[in-house]
Amino acid sequence: MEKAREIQIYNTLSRSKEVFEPITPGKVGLYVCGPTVYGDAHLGHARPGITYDVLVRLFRHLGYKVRYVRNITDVGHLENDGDAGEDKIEKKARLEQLEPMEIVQTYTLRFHDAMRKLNTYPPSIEPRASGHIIEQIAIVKDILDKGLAYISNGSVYFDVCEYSRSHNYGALSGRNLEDMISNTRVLEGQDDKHSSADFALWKKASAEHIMRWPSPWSDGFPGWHLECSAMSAKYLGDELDIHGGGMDLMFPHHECELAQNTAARGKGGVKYWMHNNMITINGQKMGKSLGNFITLDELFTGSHKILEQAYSPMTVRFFILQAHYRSTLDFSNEALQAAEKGLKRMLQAAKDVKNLKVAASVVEKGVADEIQQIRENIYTALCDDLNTPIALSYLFDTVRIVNQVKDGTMIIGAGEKAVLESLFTNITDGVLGLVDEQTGADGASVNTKVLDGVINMVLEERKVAKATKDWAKSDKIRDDLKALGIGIKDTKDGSEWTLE
RNA sequence: GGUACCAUGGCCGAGUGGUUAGGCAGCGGUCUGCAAAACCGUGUACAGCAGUUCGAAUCUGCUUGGUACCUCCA
Repeated sequence: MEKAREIQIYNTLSRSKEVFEPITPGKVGLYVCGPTVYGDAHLGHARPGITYDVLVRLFRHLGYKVRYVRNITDVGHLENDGDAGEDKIEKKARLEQLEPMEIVQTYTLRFHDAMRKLNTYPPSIEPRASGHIIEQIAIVKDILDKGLAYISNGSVYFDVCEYSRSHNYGALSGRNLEDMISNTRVLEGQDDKHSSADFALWKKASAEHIMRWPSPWSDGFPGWHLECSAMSAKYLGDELDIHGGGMDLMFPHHECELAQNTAARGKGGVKYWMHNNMITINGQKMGKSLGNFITLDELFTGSHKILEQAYSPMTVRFFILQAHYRSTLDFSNEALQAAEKGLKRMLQAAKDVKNLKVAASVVEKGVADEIQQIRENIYTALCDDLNTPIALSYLFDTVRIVNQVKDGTMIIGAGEKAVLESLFTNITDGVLGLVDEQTGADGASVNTKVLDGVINMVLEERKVAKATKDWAKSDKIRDDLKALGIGIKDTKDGSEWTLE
């Protein structure tokens, strides 16, 4: 475990980087908005999944105890904000003639599967909105008691205008309430609201609405924004360290959450708001509503017409980490292919570092200093608002060093080797979560012991062929192994093989 | 229309008022039976115009182009 370091985080609330100071020393409470489970996870979902995973890994590596809460939205998320807006999950259930909770279960499991493939840690707690109706009703009551909400035709709405008298609605998203009201598009069936800026805390269910719960106001269901206020408070307390999510959730979702927290508890409840940027495709946001998304499954199998090939989960992870989380990242086959090759080189070095030969005698001072400096640069980059692209660029410096030592053009001692090894173990694998998928967390069951023995036998045959300059035989062995997905590289010290 | 943000070499993508980001591709070389890999060398990039400055791709203004949010979205 690395010693504690100062970590800077860009806080959307202040629009600047701030030094992270935990509310409770040594502990981090992190809440991240999870998916609404009415469809397959797409490349866009991988961004927050991986970004906050790296954040969690970094905090843990630096000695913090992290409670990572990421919810599953399984109720309350409507197609639009009008009274006639249909619940996304109910709609999907109707289309597929299934129970809403069958939809929820199906896509929750598929989401888990995709996140596992991307080598993300599961959250410490993964609460569902439908399991926290009581908590949500309690918050509605609280806000009503404070006079910051009103009941209208069985539904309860947050009174944004009243709230704005004493608080700044728009503090997080940087919006101005008057602009919002005058510029809001007119939606159908908003007659129950006093103002277009108001948002639902509780909605009365129409006769055909399946997902409904009793409440003091009507049989109905909670508003979308309410679940995060309820679940973050329940599991992380009235005040939590970090709340993360996609930039597209900043408004209205997080703005409303902030307003709800403030109205109910008298404080915003979140110290640092983090927002990851979007992944774009041809310069445009990738999203369900735009229909231009690629699901993670399609990406992993190559089954989408714009994909030139399949891309492994690790390639996707590396691709995402090569850009800063607050920048947009544009998808292209070329960029993914570049990522695939870069990752391969890095992971090969991660393997090779373990077998480097070290010099017993004194090593040039410069080399040791250089390695120490690279190490320092990597930590500095990661602690500077999670600058993974910079960390990766320094990691590639270590890759070059490993290869030079392997080639014999550089000499290091045992101390230097230990530092290099620790960087690959703790940073490449530990914090960035980049692992060789054959042996990695994915658990692909390759019986390496048996395979190793068999291939070495074959390679011994080839060695004999090479020694007698029987190139035809030696090349045939190499070609046949390649056809089986085993690559051969000849080096000075013999042949190496890898599973491709 | 309102509010933000962005524009970097063939592609992706960092970054800073003056010194090499990095990855991928390309080119030249080393190594090698060949191949692969690796290593070495190699790019005078920062949308345009004007200004501030000893010096700007980095600051300011304008112009152009693009994106996001204001409906649901990671």
